[in-house]
Amino acid sequence: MRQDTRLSRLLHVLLHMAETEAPLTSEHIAGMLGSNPVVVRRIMAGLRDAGYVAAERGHGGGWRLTRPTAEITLLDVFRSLGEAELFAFGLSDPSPRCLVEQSVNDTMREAIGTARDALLSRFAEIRLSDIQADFNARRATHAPTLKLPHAPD
Amino acid sequence: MRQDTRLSRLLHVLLHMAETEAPLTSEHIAGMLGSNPVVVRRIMAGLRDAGYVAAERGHGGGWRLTRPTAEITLLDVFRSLGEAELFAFGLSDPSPRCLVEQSVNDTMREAIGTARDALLSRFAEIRLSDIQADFNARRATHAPTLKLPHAPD
DNA sequence: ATGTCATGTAACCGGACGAATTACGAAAGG
DNA sequence: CCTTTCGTAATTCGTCCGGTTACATGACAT
Repeated sequence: MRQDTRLSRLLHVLLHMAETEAPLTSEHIAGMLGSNPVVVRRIMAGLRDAGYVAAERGHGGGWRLTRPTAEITLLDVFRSLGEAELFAFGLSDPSPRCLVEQSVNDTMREAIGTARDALLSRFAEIRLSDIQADFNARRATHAPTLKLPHAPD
Repeated sequence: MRQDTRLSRLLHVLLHMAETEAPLTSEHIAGMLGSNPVVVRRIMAGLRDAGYVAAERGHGGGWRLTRPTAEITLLDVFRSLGEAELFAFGLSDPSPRCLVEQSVNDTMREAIGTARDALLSRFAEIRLSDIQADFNARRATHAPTLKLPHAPD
């Protein structure tokens, strides 16, 4: 599993976790992610330490959300992933002697900082429940014939 | 030289190139970057193909800007670097079967796309000459005692 | 109690990626 | 024609990171 796809994959897992009753084992999650239970535990550790999920051990154990999906934002999940770099590029030397390089840095810092703030505040606005709502709408549209309590004429 | 510092380093090189009369050899640039002339040529190839620099071979050869700094933007340089990924994260599967994952993707696509557009249009606004101007201001402030034609009183 | 299922972590392995290097060719001067 | 410098393909080498192994801890079932 590539590092740069973690956020997206983790959201996927978290939403499935929200949908199911039983806790999900690391084994099971690793299956979904095409990865490995140990790696899953490593990743989930961040979410656990941040208080968004908890694991129970032993028979019938596994991972559960500890909060309603309306109280978890994309920013929360991103942060829990260990504050990975947001951008695929950065400054070479943070405080260079060369005046030319200082100007380059200041210019790039401003541009990157603005973009970073904008993206993170957008992340902060998006709750897992928003994605859930989108998913439910999608399900209603996509598979309306499946297991309907009463078919609408 | 790490890949993610290329943009910043390249800007540095380009500005020095703008400041000097003689063309800069790949050897010389490699020295500035703590890298290797072959690697420099590889990187400069993008700028050359995009028409922002040209190399002359043989004695006294090297790299020159082929346009005034006011006609080169950060976006130009970034693009010439080969359209590297802007963000350090992305979607796992671009078109998944799973409806949950589709919702996750759409949500992230929207957020990333907006951030991407904003950052790239900011890059398009910044010209090398802007950084040069900042640098000149900085030089005037920082080292006012050095090599003044006539000392101000 | 004890066996099994599960997480928790440290330690190690190995593949993949990318920069550095090597090698060789072509062009431009002196 | 020899040196300088770019141009580029091919190869080597280091590093990073996910995968794996190993072992400990805890919880529940019987």
